[in-house]
Amino acid sequence: MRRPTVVQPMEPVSPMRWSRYPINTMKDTPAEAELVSHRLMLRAGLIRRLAAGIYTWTTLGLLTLRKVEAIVREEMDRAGAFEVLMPAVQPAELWQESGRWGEYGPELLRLQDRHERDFVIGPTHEEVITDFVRRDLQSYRQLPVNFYQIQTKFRDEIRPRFGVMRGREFIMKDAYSFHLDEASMAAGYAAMRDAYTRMFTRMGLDFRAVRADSGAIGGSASEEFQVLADSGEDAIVFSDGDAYAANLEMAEAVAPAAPRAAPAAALERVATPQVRTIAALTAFLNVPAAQCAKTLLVEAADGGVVALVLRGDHELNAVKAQKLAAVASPLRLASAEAVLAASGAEPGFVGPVGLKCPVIADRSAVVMADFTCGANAHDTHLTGVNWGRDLPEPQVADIRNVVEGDASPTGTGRLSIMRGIEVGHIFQLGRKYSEAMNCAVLDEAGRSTTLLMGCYGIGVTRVVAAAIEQNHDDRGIIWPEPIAPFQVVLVPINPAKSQRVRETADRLYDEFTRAGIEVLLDDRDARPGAKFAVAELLGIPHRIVVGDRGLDAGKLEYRHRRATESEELAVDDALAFIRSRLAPR
RNA sequence: CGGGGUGUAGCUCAGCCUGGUAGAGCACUACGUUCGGGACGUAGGAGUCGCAGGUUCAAAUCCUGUCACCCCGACCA
Repeated sequence: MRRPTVVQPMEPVSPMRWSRYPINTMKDTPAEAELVSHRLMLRAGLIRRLAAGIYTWTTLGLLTLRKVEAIVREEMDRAGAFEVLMPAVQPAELWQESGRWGEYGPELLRLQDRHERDFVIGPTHEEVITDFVRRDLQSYRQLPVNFYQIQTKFRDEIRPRFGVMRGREFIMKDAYSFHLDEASMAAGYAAMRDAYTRMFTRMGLDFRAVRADSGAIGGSASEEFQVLADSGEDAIVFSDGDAYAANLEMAEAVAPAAPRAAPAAALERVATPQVRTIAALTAFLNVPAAQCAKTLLVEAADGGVVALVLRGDHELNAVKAQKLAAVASPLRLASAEAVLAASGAEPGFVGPVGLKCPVIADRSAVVMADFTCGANAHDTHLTGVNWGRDLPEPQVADIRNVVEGDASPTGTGRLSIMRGIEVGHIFQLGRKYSEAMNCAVLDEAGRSTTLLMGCYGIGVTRVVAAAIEQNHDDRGIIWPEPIAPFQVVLVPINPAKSQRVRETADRLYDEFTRAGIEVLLDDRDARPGAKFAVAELLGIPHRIVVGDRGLDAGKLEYRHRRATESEELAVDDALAFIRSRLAPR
């Protein structure tokens, strides 16, 4: 028996016979891939890299990508949003009008046309949609309205990495809603929150909605949808006492319950040669880090410097710090020269005592008593320092990252920290863009009213990577069924040798296909082990093996991708059996 | 952008130190043997050694420059 010969072009072929389907898997992992999802996407042949952060989606990869898109589209439509498709290339004028031409920075890919007119490749579409709406909507009667698109974006990331997880070119679903008043904006936001919850639930992902910083996009209320995965780039914070969940950037660190103790020690100067870090200090003086003050000098909004004081075992939260009026945004550490000028010492020996600049202490730092800190002199620290006695009471703010075990800001429970992958982000934007771009309609009373906006993003390509990050084992991908490229893989054993096997597999394939089940028939003349290994790499949820061994008893073998054992089923029951195992769609 | 590293066949890499015929495994093609967990044999196709300059009788190898990519830190769907 020969291998399946190449089918002539005129001959109708069924698209899902493996021998005719473009699947290209790899045994070796390309050296560039660090993250599991990136490795598996390359090995399974879902994506191929063209340049840094720029990928081709293969036929196989597209099957999953399109399924994710379809779920997103269905839920957006269900929520009453209307699909549009905006240009990827946008004129600079719109960005100048909104002010972001100057604000956005190098992440915005700018280009010129032949007439030397400036354009950008859209990293997001607030400007374009606002322009569209201000031209097309004239009456409050047309509100509220929500437009969305599923489209390719480009962000010239500082460091693209992890394959499609943090690519420069990526597919995003972005939606923008327009409202006459706050209540309507809040309702539109809530509707999107529900839609997102439905989508990610349908996709079979373990995710959480968490409070977030609204960052560069601007606006007020904002939540991120985070897929839980140890490899996630974001730290997310949960309370064990209630539903509180927030991005670490946003999670409030509450003031300690216990008041500051009365001073018990005298202020002393101690020589601490070469002791520049909290770790070195705790070792050298044998004091706990929580008893030390960490003083960071950062650039001030007025051009000078500001001292930020934290407990030695805590970390500065840059997002919180740069929101303080006195602190320059974005946050930058003061230069070594500026540190010397303000403190009289080099970094490592700075402390809040006698500093010639404003001092802002964290809520946890201000309740310390008898603490240790830099003396603002070379190779010297102070011990037994007390606020109020040895230095003025500082301004107090929440400027640190919460840590595991902190009290929840809601007052109930303790905080724990997990890792997440941000796959969605929803914002109430308010009038940031509509005001800058004069997007208004006439209200009931005939008054011109600037619209309120919400915007809602989903990283469609990132969702695929996140799903793999959360669903894999050492053999490969384990797709959640709703986004699997195929629901079923049919594996005939030695079909070239057994006509019975071949015919049974063909018949099941036709039967399943007619029933609307997405089935891939592995009709290659490969060894069984190779077929199993590749099917597992691809992560197809349901596998049916057709072999002479089973057919002698009229049986097939079924195995779910997550199962470790196969089960038998009668050939004649195959369709009914598979239907019973498929998730309702 | 700062720090570290890598560019040799589609993929993983050896060769470079010590200059002299460009290699292995996987993948691919043909044939044969094999056939329930990524088989084996034989034969074959496939590489401007990232690019440019220099040194040299001779450069994948040494030197200079340049580009690309990867990893670690500040941004985001």
